Amino acid sequence: MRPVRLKDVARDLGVSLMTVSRALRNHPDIGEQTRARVLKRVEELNYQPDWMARGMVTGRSYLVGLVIPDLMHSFFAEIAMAVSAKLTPLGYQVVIANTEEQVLTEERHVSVLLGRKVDGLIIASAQRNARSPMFRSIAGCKVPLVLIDRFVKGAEASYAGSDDEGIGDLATTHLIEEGCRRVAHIKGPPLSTGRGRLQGFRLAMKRAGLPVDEQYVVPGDISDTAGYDAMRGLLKLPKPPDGVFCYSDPVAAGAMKAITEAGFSIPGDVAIVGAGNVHYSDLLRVPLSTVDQGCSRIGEGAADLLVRAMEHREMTPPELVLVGPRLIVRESSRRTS
Amino acid sequence: MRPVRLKDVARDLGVSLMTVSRALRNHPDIGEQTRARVLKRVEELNYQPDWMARGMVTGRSYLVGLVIPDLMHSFFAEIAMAVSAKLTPLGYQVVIANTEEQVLTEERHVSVLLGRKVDGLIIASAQRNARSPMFRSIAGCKVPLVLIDRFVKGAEASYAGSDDEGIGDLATTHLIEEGCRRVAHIKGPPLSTGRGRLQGFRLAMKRAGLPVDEQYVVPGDISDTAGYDAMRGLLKLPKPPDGVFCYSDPVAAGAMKAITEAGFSIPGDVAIVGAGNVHYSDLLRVPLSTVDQGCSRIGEGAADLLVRAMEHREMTPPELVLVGPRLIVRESSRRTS
DNA sequence: GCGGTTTCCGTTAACGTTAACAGCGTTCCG
DNA sequence: CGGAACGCTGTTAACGTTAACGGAAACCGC
Repeated sequence: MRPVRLKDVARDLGVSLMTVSRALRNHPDIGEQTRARVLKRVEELNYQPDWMARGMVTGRSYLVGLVIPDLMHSFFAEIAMAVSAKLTPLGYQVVIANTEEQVLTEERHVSVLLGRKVDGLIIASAQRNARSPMFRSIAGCKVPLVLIDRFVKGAEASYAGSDDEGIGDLATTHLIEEGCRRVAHIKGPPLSTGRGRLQGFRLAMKRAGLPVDEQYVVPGDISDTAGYDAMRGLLKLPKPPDGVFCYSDPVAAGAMKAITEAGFSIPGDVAIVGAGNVHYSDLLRVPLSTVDQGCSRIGEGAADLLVRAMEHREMTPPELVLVGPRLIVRESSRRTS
Repeated sequence: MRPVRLKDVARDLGVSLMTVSRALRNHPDIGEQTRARVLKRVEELNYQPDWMARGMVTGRSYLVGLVIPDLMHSFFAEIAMAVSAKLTPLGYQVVIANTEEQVLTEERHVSVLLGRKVDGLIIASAQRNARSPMFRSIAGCKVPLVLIDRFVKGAEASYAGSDDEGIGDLATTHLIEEGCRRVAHIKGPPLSTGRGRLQGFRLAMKRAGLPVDEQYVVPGDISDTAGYDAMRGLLKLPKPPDGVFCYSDPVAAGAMKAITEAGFSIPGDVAIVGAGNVHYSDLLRVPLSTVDQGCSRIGEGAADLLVRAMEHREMTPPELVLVGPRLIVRESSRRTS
């Protein structure tokens, strides 16, 4: 019992294969009753069009590649869900590729996706250079590209992400308003997100007229262990900070662990604000204040941008979607009541 | 600048298209120097084989469908990562489909995946009946199928999952050993996982000679809100339980929230054990004791089973992988010190 | 030097679908 | 009533790749 093909349905109905093909795709050339007859039989035989064959001749695969560093981060998982939810009803399917933040893995994945003739690509790239062979071959294949989360300057691509500078500003200003004077920042990776949040931090400090002690601006990363280590370093300083803006919620969670272990209180001794609003933030030991990035809106925005680019066969100019940050105050930073 | 095809490479080298095709696939008919020449030029031209065309003639897509209810649950996200990690090096690509626990969505996704001629399918199904049209059409297409997490009795499929009865037993026995006498259980969904854990709970209680008060066995679900609601109900009882085994960690997190809000202490008044060891469990207000299911081993096991079935073109008999549970004791259940 | 093997490489015909064009009755209009 | 216009259906040739077969050299043993 092989899968049913167009030919089978056609023979079964005594019509030509093209009639069936057209009826299925609502081609206007097909009479109303013929179409009805075909659709009925197709349903009965449980015919499924072969997307590979269809793709060969139309040049469209209805496949979209989503390349992200880490599915375990709820941030990317949420984006993935939002993208899928938007694209699936339009007939696209999403291939998710995990790069584990490795440039090489990313390149390999993209290369295979291009071989699969994906109709579009959404990438949260670990790369910082738009002149890399990866971006060149994407441009060469003329595959629409949308960058998310991390912006890559110079790439021929649309972008959907959060307003990172706004995030840093919002979080830092909040800490200052809560009375913190020695505000520290645990930095993220040296991508656009990390740099933007750092810049927002500096901006807020400057606006408040507070000096930025460079001792308080320490490298972290994306994981809770990085936050833990960075915080331990900060606590060893002669005058530990009384407020910390962390690059992300996992980093903040790690930092809070370090603070609690060292015997300090949150937010009494040190107030903490993270970013990302991961779904478990308010279940933590001390519910974590955070800046919501609107992940799902980023995902939806990226999907929209991509769809628009895919529908137009011709090159569309790059567009931008910046999702505004939203402060969520919980216990970890509430000092005034 | 269209993408490079075999024909282009062949013309460029002055050989036939088949020579290139064979050289690329290490066909023994190709001479050593010819192969080298071809490979070199292929690299230079950045040729990528067209998987659709290749798939048409070989009948293999090197696509694998992974159908799961919810990517946001770290359990499934971890499985997805483990599956990808195993399958990608073998040349497969994974299409992830989110069903949101909806049977209809699941069926639609599977139908499209079959149309894409996936080489294999891994499904954590929301369905309970192996006689549903979905399972029939999968069997009809002779696509190898591996079920994960939830077992569906009667389906022609391999299975990789956790030993749910063992999980329930382990967690409950632990609570009893910690001195709990009125042990409650917040149930999961009525799938194999929920039923298995319930059965393990009963088994452990019986072995300890404790009566199971049916008031203490309450319906929950998979989310933290369900756990919250269920726990509030339990606390209203004249004699609230002094230990609760929750179907999953999110449920447990919700339950702990309810307990804390009601002014009780954990584990003093009520001890809690969850299941799943989601990655934020030890960052919660009270670090959560849990039973680790070994998600990644489940994912790896599923991938292995699937690969074995896909390599053999003929039907292979269904196989089973049961990952043993592992108790992780944290603060939420540590009463004796 | 002649059958027979081996070693390489090319030719042809698929795979299932769709685009482009061709056909063939009807109807409509002058 | 001739021809154009229309409405529907069929025919042919692709799309890029591989399987199966075909064939020409080179090599070998006797």
